[in-house]
Amino acid sequence: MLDIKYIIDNTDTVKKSLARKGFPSENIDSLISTYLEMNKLKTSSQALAETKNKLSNSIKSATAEERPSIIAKSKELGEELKKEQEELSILETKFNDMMLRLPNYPSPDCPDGPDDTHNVVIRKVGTPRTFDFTPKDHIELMEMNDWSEMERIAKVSGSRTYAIKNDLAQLELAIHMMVLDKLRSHGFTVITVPALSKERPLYGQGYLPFSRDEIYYMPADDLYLSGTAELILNSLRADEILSENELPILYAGFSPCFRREAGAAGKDTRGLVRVHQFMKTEQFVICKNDIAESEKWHQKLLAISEEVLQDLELPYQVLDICTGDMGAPKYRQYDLEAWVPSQNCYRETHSCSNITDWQARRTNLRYRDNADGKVKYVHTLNNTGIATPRALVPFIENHQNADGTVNIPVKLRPYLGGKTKIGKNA
RNA sequence: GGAGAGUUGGCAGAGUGGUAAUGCAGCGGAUUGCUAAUCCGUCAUCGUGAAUAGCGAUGCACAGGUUCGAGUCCUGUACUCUCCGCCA
Repeated sequence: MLDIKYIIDNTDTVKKSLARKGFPSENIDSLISTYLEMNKLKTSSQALAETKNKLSNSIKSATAEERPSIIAKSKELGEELKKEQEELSILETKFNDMMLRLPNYPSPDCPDGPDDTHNVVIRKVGTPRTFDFTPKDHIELMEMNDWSEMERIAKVSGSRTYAIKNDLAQLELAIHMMVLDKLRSHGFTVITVPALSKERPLYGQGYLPFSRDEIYYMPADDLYLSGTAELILNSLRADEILSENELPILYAGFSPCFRREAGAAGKDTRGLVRVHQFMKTEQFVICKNDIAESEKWHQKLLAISEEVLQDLELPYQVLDICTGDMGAPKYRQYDLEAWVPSQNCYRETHSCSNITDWQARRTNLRYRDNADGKVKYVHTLNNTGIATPRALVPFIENHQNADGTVNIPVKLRPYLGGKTKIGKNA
């Protein structure tokens, strides 16, 4: 959500900024006129309320003879007021709906463009490996090592699900443990959170009102399945006024994640790349309302996830996401993509975003600034720590040997009982 | 699932029909000056203002209702705690 007063005082700047994300300028004009209309009505109904309050309060000290006429007059005003307030609440609902649909301002530094073809590669780290044998894709590797039950689980749980077993199942958990340890060493609070969410957090995160199709909903309990721990962590402190001394708050959230993948028909239908349910360790930061401060944390989060891919010894590239490809909540977004040999390209493993105060305005999460005692909205940021099973795809493909075994990078070995290699022939 | 108790500001905590006490913390100011104390103000949201000035509206979990007037009375919902039941 954005600040309406800023929009009114800087209409042209706002229009230009949001146009970079494809948001129509006319919508800003109608937003402002709705706001002005709403305030006009608000002013008149408040004046009415003032008169009525004064009248009501005078009853206590009025004489018995005076009372009936005052009560009658007050009752009359009450009905008039009620009518105005009903009109007002219709306008308020309209205004709030419009506010909820405004995307965040994009950073002046991020690239412009309508879609992902305009994302900019900032750097590539590591070199894609040249194999002296024909590398297998991750599905073949799973089959030959007895690491999965892909066909059988589809019968039980439907398409885009997975069941992995033996060394691969333990590898999945080991990677999360490694990342959680790393985050803890960087000062993060490790926290496991539910996959269940009420509706309000979805508005708080900015998933709603934009993409309801992507979310599992359970009408019997009026609950949603969370697509990421970010959803939960972003609302964990909702409506609080924090002390500045509590900031920054760093969470390393671990949770199952659910996505309907409604818009991904036909994409990545086989294997572990795109599934309805997966496990994610998430980095989430709540910091002061200061762009230099949140940009510092944005770089820090990016550095941590790069470190994760380096520890996993995977070649990757860093993308600066363009205005048209980043979601509505984002001020700036970097994606990390790891090299997938079987697809001969880089595939997304991490998405690192600075949301500035856009989510905090929705969750009403604020803090009291030490310098001036003022209450301000916090900035929030999020980044993947690691998401599995997707990350297992580049992992087992990059580290495979000709005999189907998979090498374990040094940093991960302590989490797998010191194993250097996994697989049937290991 | 059953029974009971509860939900008031950043925190603590009064208030059972007539304008939300008080304390602590934070912020601003004054004063005194031995690392601090004291006093005053402020302390959430919104409207109207150039205004961080005044004035006003709103705010006691949420949504309704009764009333001239609701933190207070009534109904519903959510959540928390205690006990019972069930259970990974």
